[in-house]
Formats: sequence, C-alpha cells, structure tokens
Amino acid sequence: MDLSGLNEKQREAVLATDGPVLVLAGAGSGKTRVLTTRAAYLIEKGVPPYAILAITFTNKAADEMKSRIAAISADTADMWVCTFHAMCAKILRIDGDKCGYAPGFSIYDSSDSLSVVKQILKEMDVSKDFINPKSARAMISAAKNAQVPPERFTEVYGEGDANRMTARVYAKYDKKLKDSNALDFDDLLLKTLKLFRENGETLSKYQRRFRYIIVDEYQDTNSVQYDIVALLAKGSGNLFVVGDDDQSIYGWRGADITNILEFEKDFPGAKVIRLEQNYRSHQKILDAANAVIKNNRGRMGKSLWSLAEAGKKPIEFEAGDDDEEARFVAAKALSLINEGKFGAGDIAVLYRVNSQSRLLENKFKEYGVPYVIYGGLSFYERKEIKDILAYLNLLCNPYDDVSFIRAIGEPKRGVGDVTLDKLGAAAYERGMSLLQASAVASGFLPKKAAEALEGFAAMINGIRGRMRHERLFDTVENMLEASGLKKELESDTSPEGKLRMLNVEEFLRSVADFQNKTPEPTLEAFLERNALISDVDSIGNEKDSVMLMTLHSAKGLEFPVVFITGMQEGLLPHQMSITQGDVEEERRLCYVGMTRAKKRLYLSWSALRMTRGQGGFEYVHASRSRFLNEIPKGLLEAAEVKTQRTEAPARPGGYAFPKFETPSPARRGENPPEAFYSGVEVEHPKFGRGVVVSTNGDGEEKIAVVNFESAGEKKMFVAFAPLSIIG
DNA sequence: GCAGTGCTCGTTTTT
DNA sequence: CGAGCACTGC
Repeated sequence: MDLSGLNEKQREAVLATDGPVLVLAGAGSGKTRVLTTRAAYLIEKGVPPYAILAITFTNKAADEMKSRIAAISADTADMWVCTFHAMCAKILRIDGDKCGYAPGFSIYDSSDSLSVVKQILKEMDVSKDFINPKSARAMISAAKNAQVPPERFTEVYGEGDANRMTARVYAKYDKKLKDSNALDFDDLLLKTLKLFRENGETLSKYQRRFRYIIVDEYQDTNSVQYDIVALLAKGSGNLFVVGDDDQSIYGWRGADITNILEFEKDFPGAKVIRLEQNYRSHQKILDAANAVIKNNRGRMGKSLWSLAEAGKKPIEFEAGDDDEEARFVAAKALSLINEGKFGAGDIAVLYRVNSQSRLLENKFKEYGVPYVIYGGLSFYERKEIKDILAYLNLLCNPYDDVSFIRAIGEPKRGVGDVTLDKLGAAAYERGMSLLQASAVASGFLPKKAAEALEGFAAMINGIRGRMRHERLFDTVENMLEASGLKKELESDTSPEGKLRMLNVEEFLRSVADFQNKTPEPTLEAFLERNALISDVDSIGNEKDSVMLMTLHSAKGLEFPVVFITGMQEGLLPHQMSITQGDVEEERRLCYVGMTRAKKRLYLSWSALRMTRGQGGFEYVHASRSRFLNEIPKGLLEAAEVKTQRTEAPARPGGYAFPKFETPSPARRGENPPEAFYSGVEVEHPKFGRGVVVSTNGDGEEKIAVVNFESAGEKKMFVAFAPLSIIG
C-alpha cells in the first residue's frame, strides 16, 4: 500500500491497527483520507472486509467512505459502513425477535412520534396547556438518550406535577410503540443496546464478527452509542475513533463530550494521535477560527496550521438590518459568480436557525442566483409522500397503528374520529391492532363504518398477498391504484396538486432506482433507507447552486466560499444558550462554520432584526457577536460596499438604517435592460426557455416576470439574471 | 364526517 | 408573517 501521500501523523494513524486509538483530527486535517486508507490497509493486511465496522455520522459520509475504500481496495460488499441508526436497524432486523420486535417493524420519525404523544394526551384527557406535546416528546427523547426509563423519570428530572404526568405519558408512549411493532430513532439505539446487554449470545456473535471498529465524529456520540461501541469493542479491543472536541455541536441531542475527553481513561493504553495540519483553508481563515475557539475551556488543545498559500482575510459585513444583510449575501454571491472565479456550487451560506433562510431565499430569487436550501421540511416529510409511506409501512407491519390512522384518512373513506375512537377501544379490548380489528369490524360497529373498515383491511391484505410475486415497483403502483390515492392525486388540478403529483413521480423514480441498484430490493429495506435518510445526505447533488443550510448541517463539508450570517448576540450565540449558560457549544458551532471555508470567508451581521411581535413587526437591536469580538481587528477586513443613510421609515419609532447599494457586477447577458419587455422570448441556464410576462422599474432595478415553460413564473432582475434573448 | 374559515401561537440546532 | 389548530357550519 502506498502511504507516501500521507503526512507522518496520518501514516501513524493508518498503521496503528491494534488496540484502542484516538485520533484528534482538526477540521480539514485529512480525516476521511486517514479513515479510508486505514480500512484499505487492514484489508490488504488480510483482514476480511466483513470483520470491519465503520460508523459514520451521516449516510452521505458512509456512502462516500464506502466508494473511496472500494476505489483503492477489493470487494467491500460485506463491510458495514453506516450510521449508528442504520447499523442498529440492521441488527434489529436480524435479531430483533430476541427482544420482541418482528422483522417488519416500522421506524417512526419525529412527526410520527409526535402524533403518538398527542394521541396519548387525548386518551388521558390531558390539556395541552398542562403538557405541551412537543416538549413532552422532547423530554421523552432526552430521557431515552440518557437511558432513563419511565419508572425513573421523576427521580431524575424532578417530582413536579407536570413531570409525573410526563412520566406516565412516556410509559404509555413506550407501550404504544411496542404494540405497534415500531421504534423511534432513539429506540433503534436503545433497543440494540438492550439486546446486547440481555442476550450475551447475540452480543458475542457481533463481537466475534467486528474485530475492527472505526467510529467517525466520536465527539458527537451519546451515552447509548458509547455503550454500544464499548460493548462491541470488548471483543477484539481494536477500537479506532476519530473526532474533534472542538467540533462537538450536538450536546442538545445528548452527545456527551466527555466521551472523547475521557477516551484514554475509558480505554487504558489508548494511543492518541493529533492531526493538526490543515489542508483545507489558508492560514488567514485558520487564524481567525483559532482566535475564536481558543476562548473555550476544557479543550484537549489543538491549533491548526496550513501550508496553503496566503489568501484573503475573512471579510466582515455589518448591515443595518437583516434585509440588507440578505441583499449583501445574494449580491456578493452573484458578483463572485460573475467574476468567474467561483461557480454557484462553490458557495455555501450558513446560518444558526432555519428561519433565517426565508429572507435569503427571497434575495437569491430576486437576483436570479440559483440556490438550494437544505433542511427544513425534507422530501420524505411532505404530506403526499408520508401518505404513501403510511400504506407501505402497513404492508410490512400490520401492527403499525400510526400508519393505519394516516392511511385510513387519505383518501377520505367516511371513517372519522368517532369511528376511529370506537375502533380503537374495540382493538384494545381484543388485543388487536387497528388493522386487525378493522377486518372484523362488523362485530362491533354500525354497518356503514364496518363496511368501510373491512373494505380497507381487505384492500391492504390483498396487496400484501400479491406482494411476494411482484417486484417492488409494481407493488407500489398497485397500492397507489387500489388505495385510491392515485385517483385523488390526479383529480386535483390546482398548482399545489400538480406539485404534489410531481413529488409522487419523483418518489416513484426513487423506488425504481432503488429496485435497480439494490441486490435484494425488499419493501422493508426500501422503507428503512427512507426513514433514515436526511436532507444533508443529498448535499452536493445539485451541482450548480448556492447551498443554504444551518451551521449544524454543514458539519463535515467544505466549500471554497462560505458566508456565515447572523453573527450577532442572540443568534450566534443563540439567546437560548446565553440564558442557559452554555455558550461554548455555540462557539464550537461558529468554529465549525468558519473552518468549512477553503478560500473565502464572509461574516455578516445586522444591528437590527425584524421579529414578529404581538402587534405586527418590530425591529430589535442586536450587537456584534462576541465571537467576532474575539477575532483580533487585524485579522478581519471590512466589506467594501457603498452604504448610504436613508430616511427613517414612515413609522413612529422607526429607525434609519443604512442602505446597501447593489454593486454593479459584470453583466452576463448581452442585452441591456431596455431590451426586456412583455412578449420577449428568453432563455435561462437553469430554468430553460420562457417568455417575459411583465416588467417593472428601470436600469439595474428593472424586474421582469418571466414565465418559463418548465419552471413556471419567476421574478428576476434583468440586469443580473443570466437571461439571454432568443432570436 | 368533512371542508372551510378564522384564530392563536410560536421560534435552536436533527439522526 | 406564516404554519398549524380549533371551531363552526354544511
């Protein structure tokens, strides 16, 4: 194996095959390279691929690692490279029956578990003012991550009335999921751990198999994940973890930073290797990032350095308000693209909270800069997709009551709350699931309701009966047909309805794709993949667009150009963390964001922020983020933009804020703004052909509404948008 | 049983 | 400002 491309420390990490090893890998220090080379090296040394387990933080990272290992090594098909959640799902599909789960179990996402919580609160007749469903779900999740069972809930979190009630909800929640043969995200981990603890034979089976365990992003493991890894590693003792204490940003999800800080204590004789040479960013970006992170206490200590040739200092922009800030970002992105040095796909815009994306999105639209937003509601969370998934879940898992309730209500078949309540009671008495009870509904319900339910059950069972002889894609199509979903979708010709139809077609494409690419394309495997996939996993698929995402989502990624927006007290650090006194994690978040940048880093903030107060809008003052203050003046540069004072808005108590003038970037199209008027046929690199419907304004301010053949109506600045006139 | 309309309330980050 | 949500009228 050729290791000459690695530096000394990296080589040391690759060659340290046996015993516990902790690699402290600074941002951009070639961590992925080390991980993949090490796996390939193991195989070359004669370790069979099936004896290697590599756990990553996202599916994307897993896919990437797998393909990179495959590129330098032999057959990796038997190697497990996956996320914690995917690993646990895999184990439970195989051995879940030993702890009471049938192989067809459903995986509930957060909206599914929320509806279970709501259902329970309704059953218990608890007011939403007393127990808020969302916070109850959050508390249950926190308890699970800390391995606190319902019986010990009040003991750990306090004896108050609300807590006692929450503990009861928690217990019922657990039972309901169990009865539905369903697991939520936390359960996947927790039940696997339970299985390992209570079934020594199963544990030792996996211990014997996985003789080399690799864990990436170790700083973000929680207590359950730690225990799972520790148990598995007890077999061979070969545990190789990679992480960076400075990049621990999931404390709120139960991640325990002491897992990495105390690795040497937990695994005696551990070798610790530090990777501090950064291959991603140039020194000026690193200097600024180092200046921020060094203010944290309790670090393992690490300082990044780079040999990359000197680049530009990070640039700060202070905006008068958030609208101006968004305009700065969009305009700057546009001029970077127009200068030709960077493509849209080289640029990322990062922010603390998802809601910041809206304003940015508007500006990107206005300026005609292609963009994609990651996060927020993902594809699989869309109503029409969740409906389809509910039916498919029901086919695999007849006990899945959440999916039953969803499926029975869409399309409407005359079964409402009253019938559902009665059905629920009858099912409970008989110890049946809702679907099972439906099949015999005439025994306890009036004729009309019973017929609807029995018809539904027969339909589901009919599809299930045929399933074995069909290919996955055909089953899905049959289901769409038989359920009436297809008919309903087709009859909705509104714009939203058409969009839904497009989403369903996209979904069908993904089914076909899965069927073609997977050796054994079962429905269960398909559902599992969908349940565990996230938006972040598709980052980079959209080649030529500016990427907008939260700082959290950006972990593990890199971009030539990075904008971090909202660098003000209250947003970064977030108010919540200031109040709770945990600003260090926010600082790490800021550090993660800064170290994503390879060439250019823009840090922006605004002194005024619009919020939605009681009576309409309100501007709130914000001050420069402490993190910006921590960067020495000489390491930053002010953005060179023309600003001018404008009149105060005609509103009592209003503020005067500076106006950011759009710099005039080089035009991409040949045509002057005057050439665009109604009826002109145009072409756009992203949206294709279209016709100008109307225009407004003059010169650089001129906006055209263009109706594109495939993308519909878009508004854009003709001076900036890459529009060319055809003919 | 269901769709449509006011209403209120809320805002951290996600596998 | 916008999304969910309860209530109301068919």
